[in-house]
Amino acid sequence: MDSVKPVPGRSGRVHATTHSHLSQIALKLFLERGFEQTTVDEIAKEAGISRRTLFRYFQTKNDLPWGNFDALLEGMRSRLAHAEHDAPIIDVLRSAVIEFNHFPHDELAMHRSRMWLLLNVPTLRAHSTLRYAEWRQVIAEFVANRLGALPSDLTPQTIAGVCLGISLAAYEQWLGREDANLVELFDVAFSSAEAILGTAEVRSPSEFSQA
Amino acid sequence: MDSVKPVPGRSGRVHATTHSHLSQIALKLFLERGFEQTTVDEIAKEAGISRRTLFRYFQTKNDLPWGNFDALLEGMRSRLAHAEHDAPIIDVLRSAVIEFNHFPHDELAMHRSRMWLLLNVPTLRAHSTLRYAEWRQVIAEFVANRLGALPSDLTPQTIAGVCLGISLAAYEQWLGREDANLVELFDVAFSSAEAILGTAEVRSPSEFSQA
DNA sequence: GATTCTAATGGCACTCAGTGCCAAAAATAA
DNA sequence: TTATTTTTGGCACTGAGTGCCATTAGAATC
Repeated sequence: MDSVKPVPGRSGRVHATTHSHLSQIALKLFLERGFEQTTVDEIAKEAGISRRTLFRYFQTKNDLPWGNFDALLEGMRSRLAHAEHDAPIIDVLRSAVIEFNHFPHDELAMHRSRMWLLLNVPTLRAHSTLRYAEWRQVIAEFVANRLGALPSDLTPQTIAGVCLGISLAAYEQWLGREDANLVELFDVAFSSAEAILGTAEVRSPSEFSQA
Repeated sequence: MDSVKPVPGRSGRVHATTHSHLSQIALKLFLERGFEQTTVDEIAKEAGISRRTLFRYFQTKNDLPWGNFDALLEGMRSRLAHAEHDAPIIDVLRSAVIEFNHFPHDELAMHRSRMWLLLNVPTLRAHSTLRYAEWRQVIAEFVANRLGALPSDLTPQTIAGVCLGISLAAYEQWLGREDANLVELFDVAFSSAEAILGTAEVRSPSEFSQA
């Protein structure tokens, strides 16, 4: 459990809990009982705070299972900013996205549970679209910068959407297969997209079918 | 207004209204007052039915602005099914997606309003993810069929996600520019994706920047 | 150490979406 | 007319999310 300490040099009452703590509790209950079957009251009670306070930490019930997404996002942004300037756009994106989704072994099980919820609970799956907006924006800014365009222009937005589509497909596959390796799936997903979109050449079906 | 007639040879009370009628009323109110500011009670009252009955026609408030999406979807499915067997996958998808989003002039203004809501109201934007699942499935089935794979396999799912990303980017651009042509934007969006994903060759930035 | 200031907590009442249940209404069939 | 079928509508209920405000607890000041 996180011990909540007063912040030195800061007035006022000390926070009763942390985002991370609440998120963990919520995740646990959602996995045990199901998302819809768990009420916000139950989560608040389990965390020892009032329901009203919980809604000051998280805007909606849907936001609870999302851990520290913003920190990961910042990592991807700086990685893209420091990429080799002459490497092809798609290669930079591919490695940045893969890195973004690379987790140490001890976090992987938790990450898998979290992603299972986010992709399989309809409410959460829908809500995730809004969270991914920032992620897409990071990609769009990078592409725009490379092309001398605005992040809001068609091409940067298109590429951002394409990367998101590729990523979600890889995640779905990962969640459906016990033995799968997430990074490899990302790699294959990018390759499929490149192969199909790449040329008008006809390729042999076997080249694309799954292992 | 739709006149609701009894169906010959069918017992029971006649339907008080239609999906289409309710959808139109909801769309009108959402555009006038805003989505969040319009309650389901107000829509029901305007349609002359009870709130309880409205929820028998539409599962959620979010579903109201969606018109007849399923019919369009069926059109795309059959178009894909009858495509030339030797045309490259991406070319078939490109023209099917463009055709799916081609509307006659007299429907275009209404379609634009609807899409504006669906993409700009956060709740609706989130919910749309669930509606697009069927759309993605149609694409995935076609790709799977071509590649001799299953629709649930990684490559079909990836391509479906990529097409969705491209389409949404085109729509956002369309909604942001008064003068834009939707079909042209789709065309450009597909081309951007193909160009960036296509090769590792370095291309000149001007080739991608917006007009 | 008592007082003041500051920021977070928690309780309460309220709105609104969505659901289960059942009686009433309106059509057809006998 | 009566029986059957199907939809409607009313009512009560749950649960998410919000506005308001008094209370609490730590820090700063005197």
